[in-house]
Amino acid sequence: MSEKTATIEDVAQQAGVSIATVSRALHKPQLVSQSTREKVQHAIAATGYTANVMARNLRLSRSGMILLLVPDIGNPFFAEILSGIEQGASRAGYNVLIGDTQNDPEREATYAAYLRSNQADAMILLNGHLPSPLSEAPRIGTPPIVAVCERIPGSNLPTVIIDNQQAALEATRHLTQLGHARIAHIAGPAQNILTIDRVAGFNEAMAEAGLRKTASIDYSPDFGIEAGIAAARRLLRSDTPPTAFFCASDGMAIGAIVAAKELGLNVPRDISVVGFDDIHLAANYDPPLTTIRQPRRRLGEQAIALVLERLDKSRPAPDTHADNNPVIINTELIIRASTAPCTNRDPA
Amino acid sequence: MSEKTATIEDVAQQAGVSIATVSRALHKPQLVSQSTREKVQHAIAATGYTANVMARNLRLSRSGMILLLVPDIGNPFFAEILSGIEQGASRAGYNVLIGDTQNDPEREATYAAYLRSNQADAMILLNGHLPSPLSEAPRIGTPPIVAVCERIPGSNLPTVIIDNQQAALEATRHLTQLGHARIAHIAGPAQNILTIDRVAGFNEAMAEAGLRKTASIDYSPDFGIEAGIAAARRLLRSDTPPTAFFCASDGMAIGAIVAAKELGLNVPRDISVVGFDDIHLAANYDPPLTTIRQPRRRLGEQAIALVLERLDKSRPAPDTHADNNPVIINTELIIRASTAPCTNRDPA
DNA sequence: ATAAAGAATGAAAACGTTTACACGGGTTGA
DNA sequence: TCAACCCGTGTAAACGTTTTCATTCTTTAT
Repeated sequence: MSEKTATIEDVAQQAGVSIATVSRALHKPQLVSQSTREKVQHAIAATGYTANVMARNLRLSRSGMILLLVPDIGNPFFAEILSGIEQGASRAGYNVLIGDTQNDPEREATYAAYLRSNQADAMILLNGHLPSPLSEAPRIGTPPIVAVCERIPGSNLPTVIIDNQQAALEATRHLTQLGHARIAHIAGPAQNILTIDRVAGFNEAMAEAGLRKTASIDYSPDFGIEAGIAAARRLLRSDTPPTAFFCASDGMAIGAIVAAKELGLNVPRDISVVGFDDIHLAANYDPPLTTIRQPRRRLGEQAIALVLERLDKSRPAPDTHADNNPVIINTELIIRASTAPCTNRDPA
Repeated sequence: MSEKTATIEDVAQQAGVSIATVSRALHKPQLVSQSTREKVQHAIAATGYTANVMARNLRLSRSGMILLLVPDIGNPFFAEILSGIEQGASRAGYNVLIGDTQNDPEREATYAAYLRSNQADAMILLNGHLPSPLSEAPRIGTPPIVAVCERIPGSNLPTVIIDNQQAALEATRHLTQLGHARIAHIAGPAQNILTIDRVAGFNEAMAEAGLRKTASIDYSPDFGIEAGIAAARRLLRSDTPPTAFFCASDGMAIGAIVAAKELGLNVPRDISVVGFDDIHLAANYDPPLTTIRQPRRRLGEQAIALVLERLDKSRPAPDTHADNNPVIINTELIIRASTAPCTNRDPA
């Protein structure tokens, strides 16, 4: 129909009213009379008008965009969290811009600048640390920032996480209750907060069962399959190899099983393996993985809820759920076929 | 420092020049004298100025955003494609907005509206079909739209894909060369374009080997693990079960293996399985999967390249690589341990 | 010495909205 | 009858940029 896309002015002209009236008809319908409202509707239909979101946002000085910092979008673990976030956001009229940082501080800084340049109204951190340019100026009046999955100690950010220590405790306890004594924890990067919490839970369970002496912990550079393979190889080479692994991710558990099979071991007969996360594949691996289920979608939903709460200017900003008092989502131990009672009584 | 974030006006005042000069100093440095350029630099540093991207985009009537429609962001297959796209886009100063459509036409329409409302400068379709509101008005002057992975017949969109038929041909030929005769193709949804092309390649290879009679095809509602399990169960229940599966995805291949193991069959001794995609896990499944590798990152890179080419107003818009003459990315047959020579000579 | 050209800058318009304010006309209450 | 009020609408100012055009000053060529 039109050469250029129609603007509010075209609609106004077509309807024989002012642009102010058109705007009001769209956003404050109760302020405009029934008859003009209809005229505007028709004019909009006739011109095929779609509001220019950029102009609107400029005027309102908002962007309608929520920035999501993820360390690696390729990790399927994040997908469902994203999905939960995206759903909540779009219901509230926000878009989600995903920033894949690859743990590169420079990329993090680039994205963090979006907050300053009004390209994003809020930020959700899935990557476990504040981009460095922000760490200095966490002032009041800054756009909302929320941390998910990994709490950021000292940041005072609203946070939603699972209780990693408790989950690790339950996972390990499952193994001790099956009679395992020599249990190894295949852990993530040593300085990672998830690692620290899960190691604590592991240690707690081992202490509880009086097994401090036969516990071992092996740290890895990341949570991937290859890391799990390498760790398991190291551990199984020992004189007194473990009879069970508690792995910090399902990927690592899969790696551990690969390594065990390499050595001709049968899982779970010769060695039990517990994973973490309950990724989609866990139920269909061979053997199906005993693991800790993280309600990922719920994590995302809670995170976006905290953001929206803080974005809503009408309400007084709640100042709760800081990292020392986070929203905690419950996990669940899913028992499948990768764990079994310990048969290998200590030969010593 | 400042109450509100600094604007270009603050910088101008601080530097004792006009806002025009500040803008020029930033974007056309050769037009402004050395001395003022420095004054502006200092003023920017002093005020902590960051340009308001929305205002800039409004003035330039662009959004700096490239919209990506994916059917399901949870599918790890897409992740690396996204990553390739994102990288190329950000190098050219564009952001990537991911629209997870879940194959919901309504969501597709919502996102497609972004093009009209200037919220996105271009669109990349990973979901295999044009959002309905666009199918009617594919006029000249419309923002660039590019299809990846799934060509959209008749759309005349620039397209980058793999040669699905050729890839399926090679995969199937691998099986016939191993001596398999009763080969079943576990295919995706019947109307899906990928399915159609791969089925064609499968049929071609079977015909080539004179095996039309012992070929069978089983369609599924999607490409997931569960679909693979169900299909394999159906096929293995036959009086003359296949000795090999060619699956339309690695997920389905995993499902097929799960089903085979259920029946006490050994892969590859009793039955060979070929997958498609070479997802990360393929190499670490038990057994490691023989599969078709799709260079996913390259697909993404090519797609964004086509987009940027068309976004560059300085060049005459190339009108090539339409869906009937697409950019084709080469695949590769990766032979691992899920396939072996056929031992089960036809008892008939 | 003067015209022409060039270099550096500023004033102001434009991008497409939303909204504070002003205004006119109709209703209400005294 | 007149003041007070409300309802519906229009005018114009913002939001923060980029860029055209005009202006001033300097340089160069004749």
